[in-house]
Amino acid sequence: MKQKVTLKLIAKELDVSISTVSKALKDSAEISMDTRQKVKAFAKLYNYKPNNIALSLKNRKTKTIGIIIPEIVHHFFTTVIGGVEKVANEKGYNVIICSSNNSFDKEVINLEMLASGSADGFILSVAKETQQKRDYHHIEETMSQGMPVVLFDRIIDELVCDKVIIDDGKGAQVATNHLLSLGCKKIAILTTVDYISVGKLRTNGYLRALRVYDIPFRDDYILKIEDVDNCETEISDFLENKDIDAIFAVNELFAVTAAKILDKQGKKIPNDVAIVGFTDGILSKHFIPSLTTVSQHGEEMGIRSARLLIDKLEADDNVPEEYKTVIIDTSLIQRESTKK
Amino acid sequence: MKQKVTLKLIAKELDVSISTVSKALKDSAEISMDTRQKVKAFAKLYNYKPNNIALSLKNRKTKTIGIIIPEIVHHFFTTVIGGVEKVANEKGYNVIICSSNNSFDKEVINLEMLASGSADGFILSVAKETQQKRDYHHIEETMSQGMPVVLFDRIIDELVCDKVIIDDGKGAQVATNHLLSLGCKKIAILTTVDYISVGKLRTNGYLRALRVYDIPFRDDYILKIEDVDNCETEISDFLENKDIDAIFAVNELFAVTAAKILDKQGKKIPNDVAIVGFTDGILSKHFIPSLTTVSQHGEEMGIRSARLLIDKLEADDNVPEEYKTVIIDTSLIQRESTKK
DNA sequence: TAACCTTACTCAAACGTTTGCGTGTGGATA
DNA sequence: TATCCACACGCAAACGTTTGAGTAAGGTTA
Repeated sequence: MKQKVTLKLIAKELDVSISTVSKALKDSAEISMDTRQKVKAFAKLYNYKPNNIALSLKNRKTKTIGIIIPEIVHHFFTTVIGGVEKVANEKGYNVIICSSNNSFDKEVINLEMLASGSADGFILSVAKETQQKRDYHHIEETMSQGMPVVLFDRIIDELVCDKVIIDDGKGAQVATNHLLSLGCKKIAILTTVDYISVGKLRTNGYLRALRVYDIPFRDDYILKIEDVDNCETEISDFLENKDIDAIFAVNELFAVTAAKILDKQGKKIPNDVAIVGFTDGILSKHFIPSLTTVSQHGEEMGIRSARLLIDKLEADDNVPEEYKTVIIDTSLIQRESTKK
Repeated sequence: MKQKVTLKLIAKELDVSISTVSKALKDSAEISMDTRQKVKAFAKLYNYKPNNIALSLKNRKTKTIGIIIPEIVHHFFTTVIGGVEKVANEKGYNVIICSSNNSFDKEVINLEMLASGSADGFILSVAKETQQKRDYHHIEETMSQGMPVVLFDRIIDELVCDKVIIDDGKGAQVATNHLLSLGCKKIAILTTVDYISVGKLRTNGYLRALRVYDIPFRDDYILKIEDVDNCETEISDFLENKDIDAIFAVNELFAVTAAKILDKQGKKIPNDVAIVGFTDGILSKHFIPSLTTVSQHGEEMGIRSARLLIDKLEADDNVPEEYKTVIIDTSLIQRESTKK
């Protein structure tokens, strides 16, 4: 195990002081040309790289952005990460990704760990459990220590910070409108339980669309799915002998699961039942028939989140705090599942 | 912006020395019960958390594992990350994830950045470009500085380090055997260009299976796809008027793309053409028909990789170096696309 | 030749920890 | 009252870096 080259080592070898080496590498005018060149040559030869840890300690900043997301094995979140990375790399920031696995405790642990020196600020989408518990002390604490936080997608209204969201309600309304405009009248919705903010918002959008079209909503057309991992049974029971001509699903999994069940029932998509999903993932794209869906533009969310965060990180301390909420436009991607 | 609580601050407030505070928090016998309690109470009240950066600098280790993967928006890699996180968290390690985006340069940058203080060791799957260029100096350099590296999936034979792979050849052979055992005789393969190690290995497995069954391989049954993003055209051209009864695809995307094209051609799966893919992702699972596939057990790979790395990190310096290559068993998941 | 200026360095503090060793205080012992 | 010991704490160095201030040597000016 070769030991790492440090300023100290170079200084010793060249028989100068550490500060001379440091300044030489920075091309300081204080140091003679001769010494500068010697030092640089030596540093290059031995592949000197300044120690980030020491720099972080000295500068009291890490040039690192922490991302905490509910799930790592999830297409939407990974696209957001992609967006964050893009901006971060441009601006010379590193990115640390942690997943809370939808657990409140793990979210707290990750946040505390990253907050104690590893990152300068955070981009986060809160865990399901956190939304359920409504306990945000860890996030508030982090912010009160002066670390900026940007919330995205699954946000918390009560918290005062930057936020990046899509207009879930509007997206859902547009999706439902699309079904209505195709002549569908018996539109079911597959959604989540109410404490998931985005689920609730999307349900509201669906209801609003119906209202505008003067179609009374029916309780038996709404399925609030409890256990995502087991949605197949719930959806299957729900669709049994149900007289519908369209389905709006608040995520991709619900949409394809419904499509599969309809297929088994011998119903044709889109002729018997049209389907619109949410989230433009690979499933919707590659399914047969391909699924019409509301795109959340995950990468764009990541880009905007990263920009907001970096702006805060690099802001003058004496400009007054100001928090923005960026709303990203959704777009409806029309595919085979709603072609009539 | 409240300033962070440090030992120094506590010391000043309580009018004792920094070392006393540090020792008190560690319950050192050197410090009186009284002082210990006072310090702890104060620390708790002000929510003191030791600064990781300072600790890392002092201990010359970060308790952090760096993962570098070719793509972040990729189901297989994210499952691997999931496995790594599991083990890492158990053992008190943090995980930093960076994606190389299949770019050699970004791989080098990421590795250097993480190596200069941010991580103690690495788990990595090399970028496509790196495999093509065959330039591994950055990895060798990292290792020569005493930082352990574990390679997984897309590994490099020449490098002497721990490795975790699946037996790609065997997996492919089992998959092909499965098709042969169903009575298929005209089996096409959709694979990658040769410099992608796993693609080549899988192709070899396919050829081996044919040989065992005494079926001559045909050049026109092999498609080496250049441009993954544009595989649809390549596959479509390839399948045009081709007389085959089965397809073995070396990844999920190729498999579903082929399935979609066959569907358009009016061919039935599995009756006209059976399909086996590679990688057990959501696409294979949810497609209609669901696709038989070779599971790579991504999470298991992550778990094993993390264990190998942590073993190295925590090894006695005087035990001789020894490098292992762990081969994870693949398993064939039979689904509708090969039911006869 | 004394005063001053340049040049080319070195010193030392700081970032927040940990920890071996030194030390002042007080009480007990001789 | 001199000696010793335990106790409870402080000092200082170290991790690797940056940087303002200090300084020695040599040259220039008056």
